[in-house]
Amino acid sequence: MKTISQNHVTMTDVARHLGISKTTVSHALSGKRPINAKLRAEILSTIEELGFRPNFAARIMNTRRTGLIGLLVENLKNPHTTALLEIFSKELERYSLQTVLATTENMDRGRELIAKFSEGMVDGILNFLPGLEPDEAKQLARGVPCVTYLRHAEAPLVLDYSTGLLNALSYLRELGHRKIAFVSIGKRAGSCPVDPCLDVYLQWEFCPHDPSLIFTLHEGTVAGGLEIAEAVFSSSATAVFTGNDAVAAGLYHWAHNHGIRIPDRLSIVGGDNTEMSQQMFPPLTTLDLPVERLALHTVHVLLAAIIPEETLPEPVTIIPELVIRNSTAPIGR
Amino acid sequence: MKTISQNHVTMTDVARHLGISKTTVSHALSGKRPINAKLRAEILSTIEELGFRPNFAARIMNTRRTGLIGLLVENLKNPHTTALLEIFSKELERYSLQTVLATTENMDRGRELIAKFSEGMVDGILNFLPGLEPDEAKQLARGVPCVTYLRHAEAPLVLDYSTGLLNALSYLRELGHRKIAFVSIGKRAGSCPVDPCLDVYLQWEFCPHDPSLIFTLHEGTVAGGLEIAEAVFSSSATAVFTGNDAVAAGLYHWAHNHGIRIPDRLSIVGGDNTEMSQQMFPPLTTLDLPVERLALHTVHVLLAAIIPEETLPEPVTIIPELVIRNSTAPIGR
DNA sequence: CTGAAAGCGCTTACAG
DNA sequence: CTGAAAGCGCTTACAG
Repeated sequence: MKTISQNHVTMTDVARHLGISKTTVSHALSGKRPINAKLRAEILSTIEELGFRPNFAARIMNTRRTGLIGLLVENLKNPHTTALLEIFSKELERYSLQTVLATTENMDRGRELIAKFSEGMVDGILNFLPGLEPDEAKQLARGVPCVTYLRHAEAPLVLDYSTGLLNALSYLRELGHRKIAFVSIGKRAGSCPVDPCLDVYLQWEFCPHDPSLIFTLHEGTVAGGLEIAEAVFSSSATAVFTGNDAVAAGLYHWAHNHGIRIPDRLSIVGGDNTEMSQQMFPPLTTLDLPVERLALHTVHVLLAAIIPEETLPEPVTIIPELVIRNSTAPIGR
Repeated sequence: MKTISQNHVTMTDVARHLGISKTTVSHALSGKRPINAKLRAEILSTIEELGFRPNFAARIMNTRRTGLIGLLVENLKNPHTTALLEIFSKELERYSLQTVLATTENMDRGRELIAKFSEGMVDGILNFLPGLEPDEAKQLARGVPCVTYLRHAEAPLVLDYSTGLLNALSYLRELGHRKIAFVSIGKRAGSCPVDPCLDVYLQWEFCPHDPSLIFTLHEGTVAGGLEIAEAVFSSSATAVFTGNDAVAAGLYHWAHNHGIRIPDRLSIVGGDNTEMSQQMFPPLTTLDLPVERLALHTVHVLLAAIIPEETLPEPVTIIPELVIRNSTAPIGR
């Protein structure tokens, strides 16, 4: 009598139980060739009876498809990231694909993870690591389709933040503002990368070119906004572009604490139209980042590389739209 | 001449290249038995040279370990969920485990996903679906370790929200409040489940027992808070327990819009000490949910079932602590 | 310290 | 419509 360590029921057990071949059992399950209806029913009920479950490892060994997509992100602290993640996950689920999530702030670990993913663990890779270039990511992926967010070469997704920023600045100017401050977020905080934004500001035809109106922040967080709030409010600025909503929230917080009403002394423009921007008081004028469009385009570029029937989306340029709410007002209101 | 569709380099290729057995190559890689140092070096350099990568499918087929943990959540809209997710992911990464994320709001799909996970795709499952009971989840997992958040039987993690709530209510009473309103969140919004909280409130020895002080909400969101704000502010309440921070934010918003300063007419207590609670003005008095402790306990219960050396954590009861900030004040201040 | 060979549990040409 | 058998690329007793 054998000791049975694991009660694995295999396809062979099912076949033997019915006195048929496992070829037939396999085909009954996959539907890849016609099976006598009655036999098929018997197979299905035997599977039920014996509690057979097809083995993942054996299946992927043959099909070379795991139904898994690797997702590489720095962390989940940024609401933009989790919003993207949710949309991906939902969209991939429509294709019966699951997401393998890896978080790392270490680029070398990021490289290792791509290598690990591409040993056959996943069918495709989505790279969100800002420190890992598309070319290198692709090379590490060794033939496994790999798409880098906002920087992939196929059907490029261009986020033209600059034009959005210019629109915001023009709007402030139309309201009469001439002293428009700018918050430069050094470490790229969700929306505005490294800082091309600052260049756009500096090259704007009406740029005040006053160094005391430029505020630099390492992290685009509420705490960051609080840090510079006093300086911003005591500067000569009548309006400010904050780079993102969290920084704007920091300014709000400081203002409320000091009995300053927005936009009385300062008009404020946020940067990514996060959910919080509507909850703030007054509701924040900000640039809208269409997260869903961004996410769907990216995931479909990947899907096109994985699923033969899927077609590559059209290349697209997205200009963040200015959402005017109540944190901005004509000067001297 | 053969057409090579995939340039798969296998362990056999490496062995043949050196005229040795793949047994040795395998052991050189796994370290499971001593290899001549010089030979080992040659193997490693040949692997490098040929670009060999061990095949995931073949490995897990033998070892029956995938290094993957299945994670089942409803969605990623709740900051509590994403905070948990991030801590899990970080902790599992320490054990070289990756997370397979599945989001579904459909319980039947949730059941299917557990079944799919347990076909050998993952080494363990974390269930966060409120609609899927631990017993059923475990049964579906068929021997694959499966831990259900806040409801697992091994080393139970008890979140005693009731005591936290009582502490909050007592604190308000000490401030002199007698008319304390209560927001009951029907659909369980992140923190306060189905609504045992309402029972706690109703059974509190100083409960005002005034139906006009109980407000019911389907969703514990900012919008929900806004919905009931007018009613809350025009009730006889001098203080309110909102169930969660988002609802409190809704009340804030309405108050600001109507020129009402908090806590002048109404003291407000939130419910989960989310990041936003500190950003609000005035900073919100709330109950703290120690997300990291909750997450680590849960993940270690799972790890104990997967890794023989890991020990089960001690059972623990967590009482959310009252964090007193500036949204509460003595009555008649 | 090393190797030959069985085996993991499926899928899929090939043959009928 | 069905089956016998090869093979996916490793790991791991077993033997030396």
